[in-house]
Amino acid sequence: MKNNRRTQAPRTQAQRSAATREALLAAARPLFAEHGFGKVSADAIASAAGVTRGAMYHQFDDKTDLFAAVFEQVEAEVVERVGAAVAGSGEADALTLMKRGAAAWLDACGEPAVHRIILVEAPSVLGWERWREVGMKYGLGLVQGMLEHAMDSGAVPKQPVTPLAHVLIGALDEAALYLARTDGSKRARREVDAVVDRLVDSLG
Amino acid sequence: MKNNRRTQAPRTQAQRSAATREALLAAARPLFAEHGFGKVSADAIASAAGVTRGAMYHQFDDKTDLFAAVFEQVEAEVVERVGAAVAGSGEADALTLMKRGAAAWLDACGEPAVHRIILVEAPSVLGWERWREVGMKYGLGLVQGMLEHAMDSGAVPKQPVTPLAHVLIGALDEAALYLARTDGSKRARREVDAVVDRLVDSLG
DNA sequence: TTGTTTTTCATACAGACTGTATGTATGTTG
DNA sequence: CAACATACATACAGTCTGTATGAAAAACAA
Repeated sequence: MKNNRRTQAPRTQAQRSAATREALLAAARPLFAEHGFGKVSADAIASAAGVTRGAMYHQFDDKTDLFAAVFEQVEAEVVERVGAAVAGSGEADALTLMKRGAAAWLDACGEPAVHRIILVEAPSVLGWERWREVGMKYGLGLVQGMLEHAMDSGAVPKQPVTPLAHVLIGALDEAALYLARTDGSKRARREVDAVVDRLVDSLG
Repeated sequence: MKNNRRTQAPRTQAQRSAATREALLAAARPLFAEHGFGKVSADAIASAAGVTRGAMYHQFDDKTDLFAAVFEQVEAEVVERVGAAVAGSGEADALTLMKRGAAAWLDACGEPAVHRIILVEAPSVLGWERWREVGMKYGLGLVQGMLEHAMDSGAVPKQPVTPLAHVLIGALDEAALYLARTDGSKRARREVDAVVDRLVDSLG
């Protein structure tokens, strides 16, 4: 037997890197979500991931860079979930699709990892500009796409999409935070759904 | 002459405290607005204010407490400005008043001190909960009041005010940040105004 | 294989920052 | 003026971030 000294199976560099990156992301995510960026030390993250700060600073430029990676991961997940909810909900007119998307977004934001990281921490840690830049690739892009589709199909009158998308996103973001605060109240959820549905309808 | 040794006129304790508090607030505000809470050291603030960290930690519990004071100051100023704009704009129906309030809010957010401190930093530094708690005393309270008035006067159908107020505030906040980014573009401002006006109209 | 280079990670360290403890000066009160 | 309270400055301890240096592991070459 050639490998009796090593209990660990040999791994490729890419596997090693991927493993520690994932461990760091997985460890950082709940910590950031619960305590916020400023109150989580690099050491706490590395420890939780079972590595040292050395490994972390090798994989990421700095703490902010690690946060950015977590942020993108969460964004990608959410847009995936929302996209799936919209796509898998059968045929419907543009406005109905938007309502379903909004509801899926509110669902996703139930998780603290989502609303705290995406909506509260990220703008301050990365700066609003970079925040929206990334958001454009994900959620904001999705909304803008649906709006354009709605305008093409005539469900919504033609108008500048970007400002409208921003205002809509803002409304949805705040709605999500409001719901996160009421912590699962059925009534609050119904009320918010009603407000959001009326808002979407008003676009037509 | 009894006071020839002292060039400084004697001041009461209250005056001394008030002076250093104001100096600290005035110094901290632009620093927070430009660099964000995390990147401004207590020493930088104290130096800019012409005092030492000792004085600062005597007047405020910690850096967060100082930020909270700045935040409240800015909030109070903004609500004052928006309130004045609405009150001093002559008689009008409820929806028109709301549109004027929204426009005044967008104006106020032109200043970085306003949008950066109130909209970007505060939620992360103070936590969303405390942020909204203070906001309720100021801007959010104003909106809620206007909504209630609009419902009483029949301009808006009766419905739960709190969630609606949150959604509206969210839309206005994001609109303000969007505008802050476009940095004074007349066209962007017109487009946002149009979106916001349509949004308010859709309430009726 | 063996030697060499590159990548991954750990440890040691320097600088910065926060909050506190302690001492001093300045008002306030009896 | 004596006794005290308040306002502030300085010194210090602990924590944190980011970097520099060295070791282990993998990739590569001969």
